[in-house]
Amino acid sequence: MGLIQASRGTRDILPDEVIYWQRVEEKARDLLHQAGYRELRTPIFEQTTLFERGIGEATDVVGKEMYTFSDRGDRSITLRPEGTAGAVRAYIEHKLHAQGGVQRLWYTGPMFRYERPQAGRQRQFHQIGVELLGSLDPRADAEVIAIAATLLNRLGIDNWTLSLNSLGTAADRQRYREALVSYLSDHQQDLDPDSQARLQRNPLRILDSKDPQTQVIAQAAPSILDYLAEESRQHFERVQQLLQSLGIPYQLNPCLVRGLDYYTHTAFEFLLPDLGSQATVCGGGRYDGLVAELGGPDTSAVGWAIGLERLILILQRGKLTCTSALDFYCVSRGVEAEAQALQLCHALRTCGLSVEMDLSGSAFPKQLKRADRSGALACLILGETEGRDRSLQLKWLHSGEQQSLGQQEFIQNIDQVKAQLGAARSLAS
RNA sequence: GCGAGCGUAGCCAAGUGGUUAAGGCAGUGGAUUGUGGUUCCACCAUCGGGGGUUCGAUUCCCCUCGUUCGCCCCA
Repeated sequence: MGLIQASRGTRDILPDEVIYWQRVEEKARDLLHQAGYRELRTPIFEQTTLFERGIGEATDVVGKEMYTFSDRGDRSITLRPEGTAGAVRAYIEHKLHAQGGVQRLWYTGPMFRYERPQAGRQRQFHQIGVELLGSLDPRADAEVIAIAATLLNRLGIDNWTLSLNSLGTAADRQRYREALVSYLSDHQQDLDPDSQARLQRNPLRILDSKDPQTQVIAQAAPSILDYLAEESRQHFERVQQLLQSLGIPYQLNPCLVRGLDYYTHTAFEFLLPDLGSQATVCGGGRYDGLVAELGGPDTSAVGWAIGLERLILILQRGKLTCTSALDFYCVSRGVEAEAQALQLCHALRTCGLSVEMDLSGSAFPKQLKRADRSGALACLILGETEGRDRSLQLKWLHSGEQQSLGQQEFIQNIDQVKAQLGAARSLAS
């Protein structure tokens, strides 16, 4: 194509789809507000070192997926691949911890990872995330998980599954890692090539390999849950009890490993069927070391991020229809009437009503047809006669009933009209 | 980054190495120069882009771009 297209892995979200995005954003905003979370907006790019230190140099995200470039001042800049590092940076930079107690934050916006695009995976993708900073309490883990579950439910998605694991502390993981490497080394020749390569570099990742034979070996591997120190074990037990008390079903998955280094203790994923390889719609966990790692005070935290593209893919399959009908569609013909129509539309908007004005100047049958297709509840008709005596025809598009009114009278009795609109709207839905 | 499939109008979609590339939906104009949702008529594509093979390619080959599926990884 000679035409310029959107870059690979990016896409336009057109008005028909934006309805779904707005629905999700609205539900999320309401719910997070109810739970005491406050929105945080951080820059879309950050210094590269933030992600290198925060996410971990050895991770795939940092190693091969970042959009990194030098700006004109020779600073190394990276388009954020996830939201937590920036949120924590802001938390530290603005000393939000000094406000005492717990900070509940949420964010939404685009993230960037240089990957091979697939359905549900873009290079520019969007997340909504929450971060609960300043609490080690297992109730914090349960709270954020419950919020994610509630959000999915409120969006009409109830076929999710929650996969849960504990990664313990760094010390727990170190002990486990040694045991795991020892076990896997005995089966080295039976592992798939990818997993063999990861044996020293990132053995935990071998656990969630999709290779059938490797999976068999992984099933029989020692479980991290048996390597948790007493405190870690108690924390995880408590989280599970709390989830049960909230009636949130989950499945323990000792093979669940998250791809970012900062996770500790609780790790979880919400999975949706029918998303193919991109089944994870929400991932998160506890990250007790990250704030200190980035130079802040020792602070416990837990959070998650939802992938909006994946979520909306499912919502669209469910054929949820969101309609926001216009109140009026205004058609007019003739110089006088056309000018008056413009004024009338303006006045109606001032009254809080929604109006779309036909600009075509074409014959009334055409304009009426467009009025019908616009989905408006009523049509305002101003022809040459109405232009002369400053009147209008108010036509209800469902019933076809039509009345003649003075323009002044119409605006002055707008409350009556609003009541009629309300009635028409409930009839239409 | 690796492997495989696909790419005909805004959308869905038939089709062929050879004079005018089906059809449907949507859109635009008209039948209907002051009244919509029905109906009828008309219009609406050089077959993703570039190169090659050929007398001739939308059809065959190569490259490229995009997309889909799997791997990797993740939301």
